Amino acid sequence: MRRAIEYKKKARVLLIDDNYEHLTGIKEIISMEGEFDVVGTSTSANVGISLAKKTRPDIILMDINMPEKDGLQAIQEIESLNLGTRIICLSGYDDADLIFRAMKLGAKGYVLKTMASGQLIYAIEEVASGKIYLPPALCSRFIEYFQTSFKEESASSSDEENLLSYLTQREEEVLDLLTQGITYKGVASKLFISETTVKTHVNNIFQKLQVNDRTQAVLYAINNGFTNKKKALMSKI
Amino acid sequence: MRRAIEYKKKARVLLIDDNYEHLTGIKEIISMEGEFDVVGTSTSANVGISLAKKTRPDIILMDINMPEKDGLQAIQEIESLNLGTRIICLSGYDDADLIFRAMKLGAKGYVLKTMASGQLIYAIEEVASGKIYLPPALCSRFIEYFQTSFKEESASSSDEENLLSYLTQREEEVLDLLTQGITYKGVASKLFISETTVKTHVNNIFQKLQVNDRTQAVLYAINNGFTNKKKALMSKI
DNA sequence: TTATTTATAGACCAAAAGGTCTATAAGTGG
DNA sequence: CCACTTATAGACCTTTTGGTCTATAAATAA
Repeated sequence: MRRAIEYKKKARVLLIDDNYEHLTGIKEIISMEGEFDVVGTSTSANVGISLAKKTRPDIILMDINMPEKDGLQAIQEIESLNLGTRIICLSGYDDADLIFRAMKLGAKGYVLKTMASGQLIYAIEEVASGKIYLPPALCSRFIEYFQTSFKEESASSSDEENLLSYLTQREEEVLDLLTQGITYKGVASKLFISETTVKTHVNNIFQKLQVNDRTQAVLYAINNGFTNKKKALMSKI
Repeated sequence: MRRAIEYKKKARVLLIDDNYEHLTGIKEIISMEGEFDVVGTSTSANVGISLAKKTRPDIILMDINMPEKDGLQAIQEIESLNLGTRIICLSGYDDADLIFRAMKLGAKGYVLKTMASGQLIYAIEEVASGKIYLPPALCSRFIEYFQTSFKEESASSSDEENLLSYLTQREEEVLDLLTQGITYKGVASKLFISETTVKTHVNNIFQKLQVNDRTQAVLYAINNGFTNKKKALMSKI
């Protein structure tokens, strides 16, 4: 588990925690372990971000419960800088929502402050070596949260009373063109039919979808899983 | 169906694996452990699903690399039945995409076939007790996949050349109402301004977003992160 | 102060959208 | 064969949209 190879580069670590006691405590723990190099400490998120830009550390240990600026925001800012820095969250809470948001923003680890110091060291080692570290209990929380989010979403978008299923193929083709913001004239020429026919189809679509105009039809289509890039990304089976 | 008259209820397990050798092997491992009750086995996904309906097991161990019917589909079907059964995937591959899709469909665990039998027992125990079990290495894979999916999505939707940022507050309010499929008249009465004013705003919006009509404006708004339920769900910071 | 932006609004007009009714040809299922 | 659905399309009409031009008051920036 622990690498004893001395010639290996020490991982450069930056600490950000508004609680000074805690900050120095962690610094000591990490420094004692000869493996890491603490290149900076900060009790403020903003100063921490500046330090990150200057020192470009390998790892940031970031407290995410800070007043002034939210730790999550700090993660977002640092991630958007693309410094190649890997962020580990330090938190007092194992709240699923917090964990989810932190990981979504690109955190590479999440450890609780109540954790034994040996585990913290292990987490840093893991993350420094390119892995992601989430303690099993938190991983479980994270995935539960992830699953319920998706269950809600698919439930709301299926509802099994999807009016889109009543459309004929031709109507679907027309709707598809409508969702691209094309006029009747345009649809007519694309489908090689007359403008009147398009209007007839559109009227039928409106009735089937129970809407009054194209904007509402397009909205219904998008919200109910009618070909949509974003959905495809996250929902391939 | 025999009832085990024991102090602690044994977890009832159903096994689905198209490889018969493997199936019997697992059955033996599980049965030896006095803790579980194998209530059925199947080498076919479809039969397995029927068995699940009949026996309503606590746990299903499901091979997800089966010919005939995909294990993922089977998971989806069983989950949609809401039997209260918790599914653990058995797979020969630690492919991130597979893991992600399985968990997204509601699997409660994912273990590799190469795993030591003791670990399999542990996984079943964990899942049976209501937790989610993903071995650390797979959890890491899962989260990496999750993060890259979201990075792509936010990258494509920000691009930092977001025309929406040029809109004034008032124009945003108007656009917001447009994205609900409301007419000029409706917008006017909601904002307590004249219809003409609405039209002026809308024209400005079109120019700023470089579109020609409301449908295209609405599409632009949705595809570029303008208040949208689905996004909100998955992207609160 | 002057220029610019923002929100407001009127007038006029053309194009597009939407509603309703009718009608025909092809295909499907009893 | 008859009823039904689907795709096609014309006629007529109203409402909504969108385009352009002008204009005023308030706030803001140069």
